[in-house]
Amino acid sequence: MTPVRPEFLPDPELSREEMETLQYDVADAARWTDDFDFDPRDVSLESAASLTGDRPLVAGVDQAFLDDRAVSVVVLMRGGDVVERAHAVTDLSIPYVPGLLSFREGGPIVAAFEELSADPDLVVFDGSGRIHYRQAGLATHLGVVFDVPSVGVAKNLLCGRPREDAEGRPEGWRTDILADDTVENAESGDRIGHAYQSRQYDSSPIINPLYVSPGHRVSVPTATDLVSRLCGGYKLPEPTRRADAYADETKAEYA
DNA sequence: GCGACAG
DNA sequence: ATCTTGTCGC
Repeated sequence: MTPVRPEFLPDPELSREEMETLQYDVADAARWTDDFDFDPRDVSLESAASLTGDRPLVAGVDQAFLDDRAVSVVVLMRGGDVVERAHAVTDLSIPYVPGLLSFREGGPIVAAFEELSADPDLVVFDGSGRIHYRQAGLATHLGVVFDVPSVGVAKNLLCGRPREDAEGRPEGWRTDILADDTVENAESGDRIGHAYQSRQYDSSPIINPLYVSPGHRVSVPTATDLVSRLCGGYKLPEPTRRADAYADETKAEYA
């Protein structure tokens, strides 16, 4: 249902050099300023009954794998309610290569979106956005392909360096992720994302932070604000958790 | 040559 | 990402 910009589709048949060239183009097409219709304050997990206005549709995207096939899923949420789920099972053509993830998983994700009947106002991806060697991670690449506001939420840092050590910080704490010399199209020191402590217990099991970065049409601070509004008692944002569970149950049916 | 490296 | 049992704690 969601229209696609064909010139940006991540074609896994491209050579590595062509992939990197496309990523530069994607980064040039990406907008890292707030450009969306909804009010960020309307993004929440509250139940529909207690709310007045129209809540934005937020999509969570995740994948699971079977041999050489990907199970890609999209879960649409409005407030705390799941309003639609869609999935696609696709053959994988290339292996995982750090920095080129969107060329492996992009096609399968596009296939899952084609099964969706509604268009999301915001998409939360499992992986990096601007925190990427060419500032064109999965969240940025697919955000540009769909021209939809998007954020990337990663459990591990791909590149860049935290302004401060994030180890064992309290819940709600955040620090900038600054571009280092591995980010080819940024000035060293540019702010490209946040390390965000979405969950922390009082004692020992120290939880690692999330690495949040803009995908498309969202700024660095807003990306983290939105993610914070989508985290309800768990480390990962709720749309991501729902997508995670749906991917697991779908995978079980195809195994 | 060595280390780093989303999912 | 994936392969996997039990275990500690609220």
